[in-house]
Amino acid sequence: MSKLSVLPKADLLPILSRAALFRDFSPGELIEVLEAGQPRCIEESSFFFQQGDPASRLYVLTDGRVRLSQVTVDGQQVILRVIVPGQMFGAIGLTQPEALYPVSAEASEDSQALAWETGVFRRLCENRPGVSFDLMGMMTSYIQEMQDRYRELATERTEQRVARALLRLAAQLGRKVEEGVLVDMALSRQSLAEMTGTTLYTVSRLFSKWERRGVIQTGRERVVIVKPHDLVQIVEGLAE
Amino acid sequence: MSKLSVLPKADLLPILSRAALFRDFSPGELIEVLEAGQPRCIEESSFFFQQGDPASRLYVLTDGRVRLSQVTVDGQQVILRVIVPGQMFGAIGLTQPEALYPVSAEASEDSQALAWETGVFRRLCENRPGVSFDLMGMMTSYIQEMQDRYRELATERTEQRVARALLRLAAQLGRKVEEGVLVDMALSRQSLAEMTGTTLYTVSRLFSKWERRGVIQTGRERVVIVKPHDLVQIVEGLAE
DNA sequence: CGGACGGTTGACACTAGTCAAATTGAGTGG
DNA sequence: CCACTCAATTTGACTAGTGTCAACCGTCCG
Repeated sequence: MSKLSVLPKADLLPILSRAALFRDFSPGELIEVLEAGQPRCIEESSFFFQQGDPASRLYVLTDGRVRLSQVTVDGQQVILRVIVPGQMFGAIGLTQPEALYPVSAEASEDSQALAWETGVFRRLCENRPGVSFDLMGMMTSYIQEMQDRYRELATERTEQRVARALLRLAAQLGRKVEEGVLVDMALSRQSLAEMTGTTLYTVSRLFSKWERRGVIQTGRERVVIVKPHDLVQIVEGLAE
Repeated sequence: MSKLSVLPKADLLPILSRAALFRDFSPGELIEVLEAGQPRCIEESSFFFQQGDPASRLYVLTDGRVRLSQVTVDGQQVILRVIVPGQMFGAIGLTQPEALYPVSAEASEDSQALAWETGVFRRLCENRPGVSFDLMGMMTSYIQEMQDRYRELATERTEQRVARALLRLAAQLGRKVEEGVLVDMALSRQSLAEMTGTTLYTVSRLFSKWERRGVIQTGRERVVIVKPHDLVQIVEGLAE
């Protein structure tokens, strides 16, 4: 089912213009940026880059879904972030040219991105002082999110964290369907466990419980949130 | 014991010049920056700002120790970071002028800082394109640290996380003493628990065990690391 | 058709949290 | 200087919440 037909550059323009980073670029500048980038196509479960590779490029996803994850020394995965089209990732080399990627970027379905050599991108930014400010703003937001999630991981029960993860995913890539809101990506129990610091068994048990109550509907790598409000209650610890 | 005598501005210069942010400022520029800032003195267990305050200033600590922490809805504290002299904190308002501080900054001993109105600081930076780049670099490093710590919290046992926290603190504010390396701040079991997502009871039990083995020496709000290598082994899960 | 993979469920173990009670130690004021 | 107070700490007893492991099922896909 490999739908790996490369998108023509013309189709990338509207995606780039949706990216927060380029919001105050003129159409002409956007085209300049676009031309400086290299399109990359990656099929499901391949990598744009892996933890430990030299951080020579930065990416903006144009199609698909990408998981940013770390592996521990004993092989456990931890998913730090899910990237959707329009979002940047792998920007570490921008400020630290000698760095290695501290995470892996794995396509969870066939995906496409634009890639820029960090040096090239740095030069593109230098002419536009607003861009580094926008970049800082994006980093600041991400820092806040990580701090919130750190606090949650440090203080909340597994059930609350999994419920939260579902709500976050729904906000980021929810799609309205008849039964409720579908989390629009392949999402196994294992993946969700790796996002929340638990095991696939615990996620499976929680899903069973919630499904019995009609809060969600699940299938193979598929979750539909039927009653978001009930998930919010679980997050707030008011469950049962 | 309040040693809250305000440091003269002259004494602040070498501290500022140590700050990573100002590393390529000329002495003249440093003085300009210094003059634009307001000195702030805070006594132990008071706050430079609290979670929820308008993020109108950013700070560089010039003396003392500051804990950045969040509280959960049910009142639990989570310590995200310890600030030592030369480090910046509270910079969120720089890119998001309308934001509220997402953390509280509490002095864990009598402390002093320089504060700048975010607008003033922004103007100082605009003349120096390198500064926003350095800021981005600092943010990138912090993001990496948070990601690492998130992974640790998600995958490691309490014992490993506490050992890691001690090693991190030793790296940041260790001071050589006869018995080993002293963590140079008031550090209660409770604080360490709030840094590692556990309880003061568990930290106390770990300390007892480690002290019996001669790995550390502890006192009231005081920890000396006697055998750092043993802590490293605990972190790596090779203990017992 | 068969294998691989995702998922479910039960039995069990164990880490680490909770609560209670006692102890230590530092700082304070008479 | 000593008694007093309060916070920090220690330790034991108990247990809830989750992880671990094993067995099994269903389904997708080659």
